[in-house]
Amino acid sequence: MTDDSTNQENARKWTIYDIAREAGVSTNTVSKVFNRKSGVGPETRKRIEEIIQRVGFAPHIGARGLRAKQNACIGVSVPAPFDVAPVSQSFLLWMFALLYRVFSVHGEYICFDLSPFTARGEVDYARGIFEQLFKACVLVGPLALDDKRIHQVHKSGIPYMVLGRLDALPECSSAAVDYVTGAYLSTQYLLRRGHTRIAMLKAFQGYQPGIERLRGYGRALEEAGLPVDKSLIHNVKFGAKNVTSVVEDMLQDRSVTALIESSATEDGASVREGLRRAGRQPGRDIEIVSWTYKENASVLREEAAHLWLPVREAAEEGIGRLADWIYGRQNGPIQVLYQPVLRETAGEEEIEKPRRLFETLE
Amino acid sequence: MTDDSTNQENARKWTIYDIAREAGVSTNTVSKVFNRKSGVGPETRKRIEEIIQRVGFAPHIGARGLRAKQNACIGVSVPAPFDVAPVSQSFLLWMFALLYRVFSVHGEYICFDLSPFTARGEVDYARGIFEQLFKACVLVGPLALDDKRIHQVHKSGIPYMVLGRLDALPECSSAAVDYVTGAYLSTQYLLRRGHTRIAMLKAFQGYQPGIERLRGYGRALEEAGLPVDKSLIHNVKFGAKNVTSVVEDMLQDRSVTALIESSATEDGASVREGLRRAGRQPGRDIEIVSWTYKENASVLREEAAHLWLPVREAAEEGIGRLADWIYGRQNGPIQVLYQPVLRETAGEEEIEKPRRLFETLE
DNA sequence: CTGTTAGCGCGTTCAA
DNA sequence: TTGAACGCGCTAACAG
Repeated sequence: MTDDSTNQENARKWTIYDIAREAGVSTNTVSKVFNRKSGVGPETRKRIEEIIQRVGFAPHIGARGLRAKQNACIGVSVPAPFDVAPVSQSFLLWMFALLYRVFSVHGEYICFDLSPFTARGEVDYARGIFEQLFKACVLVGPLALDDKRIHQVHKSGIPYMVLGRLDALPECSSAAVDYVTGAYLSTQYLLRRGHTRIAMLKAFQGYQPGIERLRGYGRALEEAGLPVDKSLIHNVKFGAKNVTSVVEDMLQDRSVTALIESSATEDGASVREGLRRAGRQPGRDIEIVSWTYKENASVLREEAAHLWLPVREAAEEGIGRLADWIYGRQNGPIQVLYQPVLRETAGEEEIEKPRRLFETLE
Repeated sequence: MTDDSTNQENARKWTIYDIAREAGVSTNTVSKVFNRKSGVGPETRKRIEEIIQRVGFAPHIGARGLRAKQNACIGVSVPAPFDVAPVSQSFLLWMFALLYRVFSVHGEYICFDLSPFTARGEVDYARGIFEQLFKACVLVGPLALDDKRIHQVHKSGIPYMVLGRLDALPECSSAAVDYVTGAYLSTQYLLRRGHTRIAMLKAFQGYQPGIERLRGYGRALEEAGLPVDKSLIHNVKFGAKNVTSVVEDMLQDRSVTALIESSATEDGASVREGLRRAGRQPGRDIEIVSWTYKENASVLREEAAHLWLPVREAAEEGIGRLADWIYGRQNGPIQVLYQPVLRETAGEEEIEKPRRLFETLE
């Protein structure tokens, strides 16, 4: 819908057929000239190039893709609803800058799929692939344990990369951090310091990173000959502001002397408030290991140690490999797995309270 | 290029023809079912819907667009090279959040054109329109004074919006701030305070916002019966870190007693350093009006006044109007023009040093 | 070196 | 209610 001033003198879209008629040649020849292919005489080529230039011809990208079986864009899609996906503003921006660095030299279109998630996380995050708009796709964030769509993405043959693994599809193209080892290291550290009742604050209920945490936690306890007490494990969601109350609740049990803060909210202030409300004092009656995406940074000054999850680093390598896959320099699928690093906290700066992916959603 | 494991069992892409054969009907019928059109018997419809569901059919977006003349994405493109376009990280992120808010309910694809600019700013920022990938387009940032492409964009008839005006195309669809008035108000303010030798630090050489600054500046001087001394006007680029040295240079002339800092770099620290090197002391031998995109914030504590450019506010209204245009609730083109506001500085917080659009480019 | 022809997958027209 | 045929704009195979 346009008003008269724009409607009446709409520029006619030139097609390859128009150019051919103008130049007195066939469409085939025009196509060859435009795509810089051989088999056209120099003066014919020049004449056609001039017309293309003059009328500002640009081929219809849909028709071109239809015929040549090449899709138009590099896709970016988020497989999880926002309340489970901890995609921070800074991460998103960082990712965009990375995509820019890698793909702008190729003149790519970077296409974000804004297909809206319902409360049940039901929207198809992969439609850009199956509608054949995406020539490749980055899936930002974790997959649900019962995700089925990813199997089809995998079989589609287009280059893709998930920032996260999936048990149900071990050959999945991914760049991730090993959360099993992360939970294992965190638990083992606290066991060695004499704790036997170790609570865990975790996120990603129903998603792969959640199950990985449980697995590593269980493995360390098993090695120490201790049972897993499910009442020690508590979940938080990213949307709900309940870190404080969950921490308060879980520490009512005075037998609990240690806490693994693996919610990845990086929300030190809320944890601190929960500790205060529970009447706990870190270093005296509680020891904490907290998880962070930032190297050499603590979530909480009072923590005993922190675990660094090199998600950015894994993603960076993954994007590079994805580009290699797209441009035929290397085969897929991608298998990048970075190991987390546990480090005792000693004067590192605290992370500022992170902000959600889209402020406006709250 | 894929390795064997993915190659061998690539899922066959189902076409509307495959579905038709499977259901024992014609493609026409399948098309009607998929697009929820009438003229199909209920049991036929149901049978086809089940097949579509089972095989996960998704239509080829290119073929669909080709036939139905509907393009796939909302495009975002930056018409100016990065050294002249002051698109900050935070602005980009803010813009993305806004696009999310407006377009996610419609399930749109948001497509950024990463076509790389040469040093001469030569790449076509509008290719997504003419390749018929974009159904609408947001052009982020100013246009060059001699821009020709925008005329074709305008005539193409697709909804578009530029964050900036253009003299050469007054009917251009735009959401902008009136820099002429901004420069006029700034100059008039300093004239009233008794200054006659007013220097101007500006950006956007060769771009519309640059010429608007000169026009407003000249108009105020003319009204005061003063001549324009071109030696008082200095340009900076965003890429080069030369704010400091330009400020130092321009204030060597001791007859200059006032400065309009309209570079829009919001780089208070560099200005301060330039003042120091020139041996100037704000409030004693120099008075400054600085321009900012943030309301109620100063670029420099020592400035006499600041001019707020409500670019975000204009853009927000513009995006809303663009959506109205796209979805037929309103006609285009868009004409949004916000007025800047001059305010004497009194204890506002200073803006932190902003960061460039893409850190990695420097 | 150049033209003819076919067909990519879809939606639409027209006929049955 | 359904199907056959056509064409959107382009590229590729083949023929001259």
